[in-house]
Amino acid sequence: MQPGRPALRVAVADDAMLLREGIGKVLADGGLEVVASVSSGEELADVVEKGAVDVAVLDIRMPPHFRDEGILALERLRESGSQVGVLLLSMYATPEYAMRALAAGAGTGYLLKERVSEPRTLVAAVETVSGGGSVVDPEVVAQLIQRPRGDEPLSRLTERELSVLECMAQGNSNAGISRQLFLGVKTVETHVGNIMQKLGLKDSPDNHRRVLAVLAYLGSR
Amino acid sequence: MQPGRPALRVAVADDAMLLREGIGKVLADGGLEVVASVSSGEELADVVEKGAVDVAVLDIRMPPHFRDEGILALERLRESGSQVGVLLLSMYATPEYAMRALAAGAGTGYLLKERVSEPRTLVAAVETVSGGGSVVDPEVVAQLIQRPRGDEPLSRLTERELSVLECMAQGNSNAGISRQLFLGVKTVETHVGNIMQKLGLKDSPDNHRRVLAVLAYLGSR
DNA sequence: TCGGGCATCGGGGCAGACCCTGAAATCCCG
DNA sequence: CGGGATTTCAGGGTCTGCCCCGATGCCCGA
Repeated sequence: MQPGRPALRVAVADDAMLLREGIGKVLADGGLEVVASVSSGEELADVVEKGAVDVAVLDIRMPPHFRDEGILALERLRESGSQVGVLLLSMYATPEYAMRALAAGAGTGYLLKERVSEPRTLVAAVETVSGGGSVVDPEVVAQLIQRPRGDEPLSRLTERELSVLECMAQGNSNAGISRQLFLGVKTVETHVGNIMQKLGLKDSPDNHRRVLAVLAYLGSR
Repeated sequence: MQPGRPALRVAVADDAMLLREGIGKVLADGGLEVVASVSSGEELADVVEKGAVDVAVLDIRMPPHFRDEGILALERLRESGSQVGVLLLSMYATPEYAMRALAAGAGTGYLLKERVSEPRTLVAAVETVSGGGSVVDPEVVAQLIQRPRGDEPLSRLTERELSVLECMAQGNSNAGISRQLFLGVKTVETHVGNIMQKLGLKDSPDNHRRVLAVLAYLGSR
């Protein structure tokens, strides 16, 4: 907090009371002014509309659907022309959400709650987005870089590849899939390899790519 | 807070900074005195040992293993004869943990973080356990009552096996799981084998059992 | 005390998954 | 016609997952 500058006015939205209080305390201790502390994106939009807010700190999952209410609130703010800085806080590193947040324009941030281990991190992020800058958690950045750009990953698969993936997702082995689809095992292997590639699943000693492919399929339905 | 009574002295342990700050703030606002705010069960045990603590508020999953460190800290306190009230806070409704908490004796509570929606709830819980009473989240109580013993295939799994299965379901390889849970790869293989057996997943050339295990896990949630 | 359950881990072996390389056929579009 | 996309499949090689066998240690209840 530079001497002589008015404190940034922050509105906090998180349906979890303990987190909301913790965020509020950390910001207040860091010299910011918490002008509102609410539990839904809609309430936050009301507060911002009334003016007197410089930055909004939003949880992503909130009522009513506990899905992407924070992102929606951000998108609506931008559609209505609001220039307030927006910092999104999430429990999980979700590249899709990070992309949506960044796509909403300048003055936007996306951090993981569990990785905000120092009060200074949160305060600095709020200050950055209030000045029109962007803040993204480094782990999320790494995932964004690894992940091929584009539409829904599954949309890149051919019909045959989708059929094979569906069989995988039912717990079939390659041999089982070959019998079900009247193919050779070698053919199944080729399709599986193409699926992995198109889904952007890089080989790593830490992950089990077949399971990840299945999870991608299940997650898209 | 009754007039004339000294404020209850509370120690808070949670590795997530925002939560730790939120819990501390809510307790302080409720008239309690937060005498310590730490990030591990071990640090909390040290504080309690030095005396001057009436109630400990503990997260369940903390370093070093992010498993049941809060429960372990409670159990160790009781073994060493400590009578401090202990309130456990968890992200998940885990009946096993609630059972262990209750089994540790009087002056113990188990609440879900996300369902502590009013400051008064947390303050009252702290006051209850400090007086030797018990507090359990009603949803957890309902699960304890409803829960069929041994029906659900996943209920046959030990806590460790469930941890491993959870990691599998996130797409981790055995090597990745070994790193996450600080185990040897051989240990992970053993657990995976036990999981397959307990879930009744027979080997067959047609199916991919690891994927089936993951599907069983996802289907039960 | 003993046995069972649980957790941990090692050596060794086998099979499937994955991948590289290569090939062929069909269809569609510029 | 030529090239790209899609589909199909083979040979060969590597690595991980799975499993068998073995072992140790701790805790708890009979």
